[in-house]
Amino acid sequence: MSKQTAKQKVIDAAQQLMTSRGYSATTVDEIVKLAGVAKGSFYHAFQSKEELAIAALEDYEEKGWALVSNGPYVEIDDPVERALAFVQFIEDKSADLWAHGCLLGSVSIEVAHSYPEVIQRIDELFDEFEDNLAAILTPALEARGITDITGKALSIHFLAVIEGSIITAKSHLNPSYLQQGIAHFKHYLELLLAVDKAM
Amino acid sequence: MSKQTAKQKVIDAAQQLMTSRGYSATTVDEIVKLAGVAKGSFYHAFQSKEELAIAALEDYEEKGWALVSNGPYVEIDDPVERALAFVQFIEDKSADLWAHGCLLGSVSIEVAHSYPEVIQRIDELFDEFEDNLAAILTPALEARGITDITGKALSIHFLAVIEGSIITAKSHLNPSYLQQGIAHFKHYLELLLAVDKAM
DNA sequence: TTGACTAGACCGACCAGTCGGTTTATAGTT
DNA sequence: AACTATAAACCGACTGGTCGGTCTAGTCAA
Repeated sequence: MSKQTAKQKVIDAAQQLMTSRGYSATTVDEIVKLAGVAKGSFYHAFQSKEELAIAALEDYEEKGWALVSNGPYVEIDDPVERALAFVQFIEDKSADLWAHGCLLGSVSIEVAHSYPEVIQRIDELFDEFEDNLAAILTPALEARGITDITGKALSIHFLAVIEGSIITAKSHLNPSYLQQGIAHFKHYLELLLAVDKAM
Repeated sequence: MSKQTAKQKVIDAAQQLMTSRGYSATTVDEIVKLAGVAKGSFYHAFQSKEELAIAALEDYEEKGWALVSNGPYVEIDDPVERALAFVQFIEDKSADLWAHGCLLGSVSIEVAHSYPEVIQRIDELFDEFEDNLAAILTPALEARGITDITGKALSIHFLAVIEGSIITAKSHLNPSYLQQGIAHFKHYLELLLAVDKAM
C-alpha cells in the first residue's frame, strides 16, 4: 500500500484524475499532489506528461482486463451460454469498473490530432481489449453458424456500447444508464444468437 | 456568409475546435484566430469561455436535430418501417454529421465535476435529442405491443451507440466504425421489432 | 562514496480575461 | 441630404496567474 513506488503512485493518481477530467484539464501539479509525491519525482520517473499518459493508459488496460478475465463465465462449456454469461458479468461489474468514466475513452476524445503517439497507443490498447472480447464472442457466433457478423466487429460494437453508455450516464448524472446500455447489448446478443427466453 | 456577426463566427469556430479537441484543450486565442475576430470581440459577446461553451452546445443541438428531422422517413406511415428508415437515414448521414466527433460528447466527458452549469445544459440538450428520437421509436414499439422497453430508454441507448461509435471510430482512426455501430443498432431494432428480412 | 531517488523553488511560455479606445450602425433634427 | 448624438460592435495590447517542465540541493540505502 504505502510501499508502492512514486512512479506507480503517479500512475494511479493520473488514472483517477484523467478518467474524470480528461488529459488537458488534468495538471501535473494536481497529479503530484494527489499522489503525495514531489514534482522532481514525477520528472525523474517520466520525461513528460505525455509519456505518463501512455504509461497510465497501458497500466489501465492491463488492470482492466485482469478484473474481468476471470469470472464465473469461464467455467461454462457451451460457447453461447458462456458469451452471454460474460456480458452479464460485465454488466454486473460495470458500475465498479467505470464509475467515473473510462480512461481510454476520456483521453481518446481530445488527443485525436494533437498527440499522435497517444492516440496510436489508444488504438492498440482498444484493439487488444477487442481481441480479448472477440475470443469469447466469436465461438458463440460460430456455434450458431453466423458468418455475416464477425466476433471482432461485434466486439468493437460492444466496446462502443460501453463507452457510449459511460457518456450518457455521465451526462445525465445517472450511473444506471451504463448498466442499462450493456443490458441492451446483452439483449441484442440474445436475439442474434436466437436464445429462447421465458417471455 | 461574410455577413455573420462576430458572435456567430466565434460559436462556429468553437464548435469546430471543441468537437475535435474538447473544452480545456481549446484555447480562446485559437477560437478567435479561427473565427477571424479580435479577443475583445469575444468578451464583448460572451462573459466567459464557459458561457461561450453553453451557447455553442445549444446551437449545436439545434442545428444537429434540424439536419435529421426532415428526411424521407417522414413520409412513411407504418411506424415500424418509419423507425427503421429513420435509423437508416441517421446511418447514411452519420459520416457527415459526426465526421470529427460530437460536441456534446466531447465536452461532456471532461466537465462532469468541474463545470456544473455546462454539464446540466448538456443533460438537458441530450434529453431534448432523446425525446425527439423517442417520438419516432415509441410508435414502432407500441405497434408491436412491446411494453418492457420504452421508446425513451431505447433512444438513450441509440444515443449511447452513436457516441460510443464516435469514440471507436476516432480511436481506431477508422470513420467507418461509426456507420457500422449504427448498423448494429438498426439490426437490434429489426430483431426487436421482429422484422422479416431476406436472409 | 556513489547513484537512484526525493524535494520544492524556480522558469519562460501560454492561459483566460481586461481595458481604453475606434469603428460602424441607427435615429433624430434641421 | 447633411449633421449630430448615442449606442452597440469591434479591436488588440496588456495583465495576473497557471501551465508543463527544469534545476540545484539534498536523502538514503548498499
